[in-house]
Amino acid sequence: MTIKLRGRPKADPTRDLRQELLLTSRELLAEGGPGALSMREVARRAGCTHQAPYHYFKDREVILAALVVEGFTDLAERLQVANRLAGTEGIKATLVASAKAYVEFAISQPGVFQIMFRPDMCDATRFPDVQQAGASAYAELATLTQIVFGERASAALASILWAQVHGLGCLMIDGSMAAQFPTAQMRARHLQEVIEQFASMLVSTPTK
Amino acid sequence: MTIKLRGRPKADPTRDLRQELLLTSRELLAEGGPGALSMREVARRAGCTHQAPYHYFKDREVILAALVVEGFTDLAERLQVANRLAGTEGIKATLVASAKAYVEFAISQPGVFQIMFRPDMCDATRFPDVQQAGASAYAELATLTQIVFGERASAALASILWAQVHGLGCLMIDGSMAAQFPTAQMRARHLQEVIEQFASMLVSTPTK
DNA sequence: TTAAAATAATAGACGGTGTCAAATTAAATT
DNA sequence: AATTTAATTTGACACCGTCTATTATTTTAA
Repeated sequence: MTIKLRGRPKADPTRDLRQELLLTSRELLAEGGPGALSMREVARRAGCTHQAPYHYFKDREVILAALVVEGFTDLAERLQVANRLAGTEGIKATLVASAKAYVEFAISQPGVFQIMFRPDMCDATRFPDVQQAGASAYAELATLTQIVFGERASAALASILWAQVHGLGCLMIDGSMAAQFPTAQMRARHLQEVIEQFASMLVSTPTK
Repeated sequence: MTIKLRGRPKADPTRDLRQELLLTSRELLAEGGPGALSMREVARRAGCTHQAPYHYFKDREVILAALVVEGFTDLAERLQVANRLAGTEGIKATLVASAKAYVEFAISQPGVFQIMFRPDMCDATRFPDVQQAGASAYAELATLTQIVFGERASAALASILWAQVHGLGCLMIDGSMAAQFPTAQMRARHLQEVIEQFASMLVSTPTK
């Protein structure tokens, strides 16, 4: 058995503990949700002592914040890809694609999605990069609002879009839909129907 | 200083520890959210030892479940009141009232709202009463769907309604709206606008 | 070149948490 | 009156986040 060394270890360029910590954090979050991501378990899996992570992350919140930034960045990219359809496809198809992108992000990374919108993360002074990543994701929603409503676009309409996809995302991952739609396949089918119908309603909305 | 007694205390019909525990649990949840509701703090505030609560609640989850049942019951009542407007008022007014009821419930009891939709609570075998209370709240949403869409009502349309109000509730309490709308007043104003516009869109939706 | 400073870790401790097991005493049942 | 049940207290255990101190390597500077 190898004896644990003390003090600063000899340089090993093949190992980047910081990245490893983030990696195992992502894994824990994906496996067991936010509650399963503990500093000590992260350290254990990364093969360091329980205190080593504190060298790279001031506290648990800072690790979460890093994952949240990744999450918002991923989400923003997905939305941007969907919004680009506006060039070739119609308005409704673009709306459907964006809505699906948002909800499917939540489904594919429920753990991340759950921590992205926690009040602590909204603290702009402590986590400015979270704020910025969140803003870039929101910007895509604002763009979508423009695409769908054109000159009639407004803050209220943007919120309607956001609330719809956000609500769907939450309900799909928290088990609320499992009562009516037990299997993932049934939920996916229902989701498609909901989004299509929602998109139909929005694009057929009268010019006030 | 009064000496702490051991063993079963003399009967005191003026004190109902179980209710006191639930009361302080509600308080903690309201004051600091789910994270602030710890078994030991509940016990401390209720003036008993850290183990006494376990006599009434098998574990922390069971206390949360009790609060969740209260929450769904409250929500169902509010929705029922709103839905009753369908007798005297128009469809749109009823929809607006129900949507506001849902979101305002979330705003008035954010701590409860946050635990109501947690995956653990959806475990029907462990918490059948939670499931039932949740179902009675959902039934009001189904009723609302009938009111709004009549024969065109469907699972998809019900989900659109639910996702919209649920998404709004989440975004209003998690701080996401605080960036655009810093004060509670501004958020309330925005909420009104969003709901009215959403209701307008739904009722003006063509008969397919 | 070498001494000082910064870096990257380990080790140990503290107070907090949920919860299991056991002891203790009052009340209810037999 | 004896026994069982109910309502507590006490103590322990294993986690958790995080503070402080220590150690060894690497980098920087004189």
